[in-house]
Amino acid sequence: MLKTHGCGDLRAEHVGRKVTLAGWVNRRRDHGGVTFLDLRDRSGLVQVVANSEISEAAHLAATDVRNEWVVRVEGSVQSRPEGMQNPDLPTGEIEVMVDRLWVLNAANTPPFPINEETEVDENVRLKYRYLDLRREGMQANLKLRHQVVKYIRDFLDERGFWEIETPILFKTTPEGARDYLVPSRVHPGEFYALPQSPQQLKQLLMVAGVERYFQIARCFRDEDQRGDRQPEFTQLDLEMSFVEREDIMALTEELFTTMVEKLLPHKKLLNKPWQRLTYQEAMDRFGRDDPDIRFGLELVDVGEAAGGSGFKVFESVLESGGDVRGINAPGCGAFSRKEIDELTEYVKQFGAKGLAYLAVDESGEHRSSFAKFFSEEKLAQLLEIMQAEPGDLLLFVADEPAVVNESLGRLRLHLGDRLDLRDPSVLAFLWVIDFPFVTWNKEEARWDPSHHLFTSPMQEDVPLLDSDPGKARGQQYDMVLNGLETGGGSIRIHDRALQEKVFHLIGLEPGMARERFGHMLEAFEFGTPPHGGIAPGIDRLVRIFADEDHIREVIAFPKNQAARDVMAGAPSPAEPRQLKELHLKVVDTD
RNA sequence: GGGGGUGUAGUGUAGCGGCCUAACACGCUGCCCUGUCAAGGCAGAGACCGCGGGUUCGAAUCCCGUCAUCCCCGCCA
Repeated sequence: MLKTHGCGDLRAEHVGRKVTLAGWVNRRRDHGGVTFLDLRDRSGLVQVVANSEISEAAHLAATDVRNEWVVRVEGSVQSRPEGMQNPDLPTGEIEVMVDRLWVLNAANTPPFPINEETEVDENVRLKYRYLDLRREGMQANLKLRHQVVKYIRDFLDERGFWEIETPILFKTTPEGARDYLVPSRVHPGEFYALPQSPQQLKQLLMVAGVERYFQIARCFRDEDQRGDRQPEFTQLDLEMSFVEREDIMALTEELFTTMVEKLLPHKKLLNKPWQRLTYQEAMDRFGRDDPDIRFGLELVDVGEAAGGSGFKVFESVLESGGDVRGINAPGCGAFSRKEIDELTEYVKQFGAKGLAYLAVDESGEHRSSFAKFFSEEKLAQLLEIMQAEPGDLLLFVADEPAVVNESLGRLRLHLGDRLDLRDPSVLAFLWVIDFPFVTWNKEEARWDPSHHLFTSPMQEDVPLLDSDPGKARGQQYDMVLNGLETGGGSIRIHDRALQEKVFHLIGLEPGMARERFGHMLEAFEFGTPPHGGIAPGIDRLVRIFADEDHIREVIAFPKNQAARDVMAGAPSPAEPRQLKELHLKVVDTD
């Protein structure tokens, strides 16, 4: 090794030791006869002193180096002179007096500062990702991600899981997200697809008698990007045989609870065991199936007060089967008309036709867009239901239930951000269960699976598949953290007849079902154990653990919003020779 | 596929019709300095204001187009 110690590992106990260090020059402070270098490696920083009275050669060399040069130094650890300690630095009690200094590699001036955490244009960061990753914050993210994955591997290994790799080149499944296709050279006109998840393969591993499988699995989806979406992402994919819903939930809960306690002691777990909500409860109280339960502002049904209130907008919505619900934003009663208008514009994005408001001022007087239509009695009832106090702002949406949920659910999060109620030091894990098995797709006029094709309905709801599919519940469970879906799983179907019934229900023709999923149906007839699993998203979890806004910050080499790798320049046109070999022709379509 | 925001030295920003021959901070270069740690002092270099077109006596500034990028919606079984 070219070094004996990590820069950041040196302490008072090393005083008197001869050490060799190697790393990057974080900063140089040249005082003439003495030059200080902050030498940085993965372990941290240490001050290196080149004194012309000790070694003229080392001092000259130290004066020449610049930020980000790679250097190696040999010297002795010594206590810093009295009063010269730096309490802000873990190595601040000591310094290394240099005898010799070698420049291992010079460096250009970096395009952005490596030694401080300044905001830098994302495009520039991604182009020089190898420099971006040198920065302290990104190093911490990479390390945390490693620790999370390592914890998962150890935890599951102790419980008898086998880590098994499944293919990256697999078969296209035209349902769901768009596939990345890979042309076959050997088979003209045929394509592999990159897996959107190893779902089918892990189920087949259960048929194979593996019983407990996991994989840190790369998944691919050719959809547009978001802060929490990348074209390729990583899931902890796991599957178990002979289990029921509770078994998977208990295992997952123990894994992440103990992980957080060990790796993130500075974070508070909101609840232990995790809170559970049924899908219906989540929708009723939060308007979404991935609620952030770190704060209140829950949705309240005010149909009782709105019916017969005299306010036509509310009444007509109720008459046509819609909902009138509201949020009480405590302490926002002083919001200006302009601020309320902004909130109105916000909910309109999500289909709401308007936002009715009632602001109660500190003396109990109110101003409102609708109260003048209300009878005194009905208004009192409304305030009662909303538990309105002086200083509160009540906001209402009246519409069909889906629109009310979407707009108020979003408004709740918006207010949570605005009022600073989403405490980043708190981790609020949550299970959402009892999802509807299928949901009605209006455009296509058919039932869509609400999770995936292989999810089992609740045993007692199987008869409903024939009589009233919309009422059947699935054996699905979603893991939610701080308002973000971080994992979904289910108990699977392990019976061919039931699987075919489900294919039929969602309108998949038997011929098509056989062509796409024949291998699954056939496998189910060879002694398939009851099984189930879950797939928590590693990127999303680590992102939240690291207090980052984008999963890009916890992925070493992510794509940008346009799904490009701006460092290497991918995707890029193929050579004509390659296209020919792959039997492909690029056609202009526009 | 749709909507919105942003493009000004290496980085972060200011300037938003004439005072711009484009400012500030950090960084960079040179010189000085033996106790700094965001070192300090002095001097200096560095920008066709994303690109193309238009309006105007005059455009970094207004308009149109285009490209890039970020965010949101759709999409994401």
